[in-house]
Amino acid sequence: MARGSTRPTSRDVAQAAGVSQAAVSLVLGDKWRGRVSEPTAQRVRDAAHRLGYRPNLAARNLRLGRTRTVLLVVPALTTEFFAEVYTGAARIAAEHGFGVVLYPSPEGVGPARDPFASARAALDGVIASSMAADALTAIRGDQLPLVMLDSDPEGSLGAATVNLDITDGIRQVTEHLLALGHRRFLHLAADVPSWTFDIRARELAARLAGTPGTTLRTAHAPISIEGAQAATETALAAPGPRPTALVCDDDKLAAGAYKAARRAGLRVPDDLSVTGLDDLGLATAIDPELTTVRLDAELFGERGMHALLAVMEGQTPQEGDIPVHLVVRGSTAPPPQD
Amino acid sequence: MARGSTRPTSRDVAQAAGVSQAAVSLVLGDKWRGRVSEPTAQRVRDAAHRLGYRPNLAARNLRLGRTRTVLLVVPALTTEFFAEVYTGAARIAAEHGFGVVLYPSPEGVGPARDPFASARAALDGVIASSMAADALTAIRGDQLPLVMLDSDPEGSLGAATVNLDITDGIRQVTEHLLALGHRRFLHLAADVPSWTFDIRARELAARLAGTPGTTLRTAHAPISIEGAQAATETALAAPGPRPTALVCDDDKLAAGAYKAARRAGLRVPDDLSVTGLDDLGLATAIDPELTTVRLDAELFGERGMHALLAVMEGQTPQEGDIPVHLVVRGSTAPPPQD
DNA sequence: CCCGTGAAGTTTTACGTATAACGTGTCCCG
DNA sequence: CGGGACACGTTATACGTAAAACTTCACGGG
Repeated sequence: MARGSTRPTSRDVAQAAGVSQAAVSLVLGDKWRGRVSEPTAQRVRDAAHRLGYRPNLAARNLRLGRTRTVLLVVPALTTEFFAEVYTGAARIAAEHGFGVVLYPSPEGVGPARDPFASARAALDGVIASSMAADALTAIRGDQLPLVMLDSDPEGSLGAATVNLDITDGIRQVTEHLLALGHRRFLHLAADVPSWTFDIRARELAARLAGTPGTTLRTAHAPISIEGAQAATETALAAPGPRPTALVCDDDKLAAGAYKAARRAGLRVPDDLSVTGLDDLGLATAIDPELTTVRLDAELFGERGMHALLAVMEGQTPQEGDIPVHLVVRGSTAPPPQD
Repeated sequence: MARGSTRPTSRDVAQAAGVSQAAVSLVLGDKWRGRVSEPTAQRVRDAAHRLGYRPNLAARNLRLGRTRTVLLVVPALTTEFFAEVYTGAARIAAEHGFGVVLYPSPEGVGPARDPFASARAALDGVIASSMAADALTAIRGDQLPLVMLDSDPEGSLGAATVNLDITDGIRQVTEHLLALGHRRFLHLAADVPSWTFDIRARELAARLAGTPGTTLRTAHAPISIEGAQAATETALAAPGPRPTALVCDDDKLAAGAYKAARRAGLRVPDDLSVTGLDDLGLATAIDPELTTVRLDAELFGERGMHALLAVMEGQTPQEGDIPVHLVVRGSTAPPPQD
């Protein structure tokens, strides 16, 4: 307890153990194979424990020139999806002695010019969702190792990418609905400028274009229950034959669509089949339970972290999209007979 | 661009501007009132900008002995509630030049003994939810300024607390249901050892004990839709007169209860009134929309951060619980006539 | 007997920053 | 005309750690 209230330093430990500060560093850093005798090492460990010594991270980071800390930039935490991504990334990071700091949606937090003013920790690398791509330029300027999640492989300027196989997910949804007999589709699209949403529209359109006798209309909505409800209501009120299958970009949109359908006097799935994408907890909370595409968010985070570790080592990360799979529940059924 | 690939330091900037490193520090630190001439200051700023200089946080933290970074410990991010708490805390923090680092649920992340191994950043203070109280002892050992969220004012060992007025929330729920005519209550309690859940049970029991002719039963469930569904199903299948009002500790529990009611052939709210607590997005996604208690999570985070700032200044934080209010939606109605 | 070798440490240095302490020159006032 | 006072800087130092470079001693082989 050297003096006063300041935390003990390695020098205090050294003094208490009767050795030099260097010896403390060696012992506690586990670098003492043939440098320090076992009894002395034990004395050091005892003293450190007795004083409640905790190394000063700032000093260590300064000395080592790295922080073993990585930033995860996500669009927002209003969905559990990115919470799971975090969990997966943090697990892998911890296995490699790294920590993960979360940087959620910049809306209203910190000065817009420098989104990292609030992420004060110095960083060794960044994992960023493409849905928060506006922060990307600032990161590139820092020359930090970067991995993008769900980003256009062409457009990410050489940064490594880890993607979910959303294209295949939409294909599975479409096949499922076509097999049930649906022909008139409505796509409820997220009103968010992001590659990961663009490919949904692209794949759905491509698949239906290859199937004669099908029609596809599109409605756009912000990712919120109210927004989705409003957009679906106007889309369903449009003239012409009513769609029988509603493909939503996201589970939350589907939840809003349920409400619109109910208000329009339509029953899910008898009058209208609805599909989502994500498989959040929400999917089984609503009635009927939602047919959706399960994304393994935790694995997504793990793969993202693995990729970043590879980039930081100067290696090339593993290739290949993460598979997804359709979960059929009660919100899809054959279309009503006209 | 001193040499190679290392980031420019303040010394590089000094050299480029033709001044000493100290001058750079003064100018960039805005401490140069009468110490450096305006033209020189401008030269320094230009050089810094030209080289893309960014101060080394580790060195600054070491020098200043503080990090302007605060930790927010939350039980998990599987609910948007704590995401909003974060948003509020981060806003206030940013206004005071602080950053907030999130530390979600330790489940499976990092060694259990030291929950902060993965929060590598050095910290100036901690805001912790009582739902993650197991981490509390480790924090106290570090002598860090600490603010507890929703914690027993008696039992938090002198740490400052910021609480939502849950007691009043439960009172409002109970009054509402009593006014509708309900007499047989079932309490679906979260199976989580935390003061914030204890007081729900306490207040509900106290209020009903003061009202003759009422009965109260209790079921416990983990906070998940499946868990709540299972617990509610067994509780509803119990012998004796069926409860007409189901008070849930949490919106997610209510969503599970909906499913149990439906499976038991009961309609909400005609046969069974259900209430929640939180007012998450989930509350309006389910049908009928949930009568619940709205908690202002963002304000909660703001107040938590304000309290922590006060504690760090050695002051006493503002007293007083945060008000909450009942939101009446479609899940409550008068009890069925026997 | 002498030198090499290995164990068991210690001394020293550097990381990049903020700031206290210390020069300069110039001007103004008594 | 001498010496503060002020403007404009610079030099030096400390923060706590990790690790390279150095010291000391004992021992064993040729």
